[in-house]
Amino acid sequence: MPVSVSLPNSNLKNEVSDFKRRRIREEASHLFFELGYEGTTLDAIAQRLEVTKPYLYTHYANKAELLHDICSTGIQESLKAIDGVLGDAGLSPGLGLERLVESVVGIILDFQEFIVVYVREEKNLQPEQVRGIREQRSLFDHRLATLLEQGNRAGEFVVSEPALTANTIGGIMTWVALWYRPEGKWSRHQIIEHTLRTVLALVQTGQATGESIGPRARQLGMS
Amino acid sequence: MPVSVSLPNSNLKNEVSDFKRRRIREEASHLFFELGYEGTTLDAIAQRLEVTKPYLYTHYANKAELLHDICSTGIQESLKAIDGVLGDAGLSPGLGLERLVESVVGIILDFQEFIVVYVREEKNLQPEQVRGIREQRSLFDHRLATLLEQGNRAGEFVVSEPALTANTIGGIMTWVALWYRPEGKWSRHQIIEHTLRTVLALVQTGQATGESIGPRARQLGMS
DNA sequence: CTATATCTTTACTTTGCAGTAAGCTGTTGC
DNA sequence: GCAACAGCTTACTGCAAAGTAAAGATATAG
Repeated sequence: MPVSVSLPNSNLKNEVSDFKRRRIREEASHLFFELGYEGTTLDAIAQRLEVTKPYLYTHYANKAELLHDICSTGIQESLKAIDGVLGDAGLSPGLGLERLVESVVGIILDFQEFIVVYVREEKNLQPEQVRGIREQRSLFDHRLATLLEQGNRAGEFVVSEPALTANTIGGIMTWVALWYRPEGKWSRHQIIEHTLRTVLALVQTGQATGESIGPRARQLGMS
Repeated sequence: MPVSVSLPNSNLKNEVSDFKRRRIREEASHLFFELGYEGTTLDAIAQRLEVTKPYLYTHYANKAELLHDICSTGIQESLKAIDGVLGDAGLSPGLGLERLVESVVGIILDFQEFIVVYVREEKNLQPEQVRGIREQRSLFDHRLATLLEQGNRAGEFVVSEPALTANTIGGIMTWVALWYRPEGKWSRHQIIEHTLRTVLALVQTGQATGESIGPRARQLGMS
């Protein structure tokens, strides 16, 4: 059962294999999102891809591993987003937070189904898989808390409990995934702007970084 | 199969029956919370109550009805809490919002397991059950939005999108259920206070209702 | 044109659990 | 002291779906 060779990767065969896994993951995530994990049979996933169930088993050891791959994808993308912003050293905490929210909420909308499946189906993961993902999440919260502390010291934010507030901000962003509907009343852009304003209100930086919130507030144009 | 007599209720037999249902609901909710809906067998629930599976069927038609009862209990309690506050006509929007957050977050902590089970297991309900519960939730959001509009008109709040903000506030409060641990770092009181401050920041009423936030801020005493 | 390796399917086994039929036990009325 | 019923259990059925063994198809090499 050669899941992956010891060589790093990226010969054509591995790329094809990765692509197949990605497609399986996408369709599975979509069905898990619509019907729930237990409500989705492997036969149903296979059918959507026009293959058969044993085919899936050549790419994933079992149903739980498939779920794990979906769950960790959502978190990994969010972490990538936060790292992309925090890696940019020339950014003030205020601007950093703005960029962070915009970028993370964007990811959350893009990977909505992955995120929702994770929130709902964590109980169907094996304990050690849960631990791994939880670590990534707390990494996220911790980095965000650090940013809030930096903002405090720079006099840009007023946050009395950075850890708790970071958690809340993470919650506000995650919450979006739980109700957003692409065909619904609110556009992607409106949601990102609304979340941004909400978060900035929390850190008490209404006018602090006025340069960037000013023009944006005008273009909000909500009914 | 006489589930309930046409008479309203409250003769001893109905009270006993209600009590049994409540106990079943509690234990089931606890197991669903720990192991997930599909991860919990009816035999396991029965075992915790030291009865047998067919016994459960004399009180609930099937597993899904049991889940439905759990899910709607969480929402109903939250609605009761919001109605209790909004029914009090002599309250300004600012004070009303404070009371509302305190009371709803309290309920959410009390009924944490019910709330979490609902968020996670909605997919295991029948479509019409989902509709009923969704209606209750939107009732909640709608009442909160109305309160925000009243606050706007009274000059106590500055909320540009009441519907969206009400949704966010609901999310912030619900989020608490998803991470709170009774044995954890944060006390019930700290969480309620933190949530309250967060929500007040969102409606821009930092000093507006100073009379009530002032003393409380002092007693926060977080490390 | 045959041999070997890779990819995919057909057809099957297994099991865990929701749901049920029928019977046992104690209590109340007559 | 016996009929009738409520309350609960023992012992079963049925099935859906995860997982697998083994064979078929397709490609690559010699």
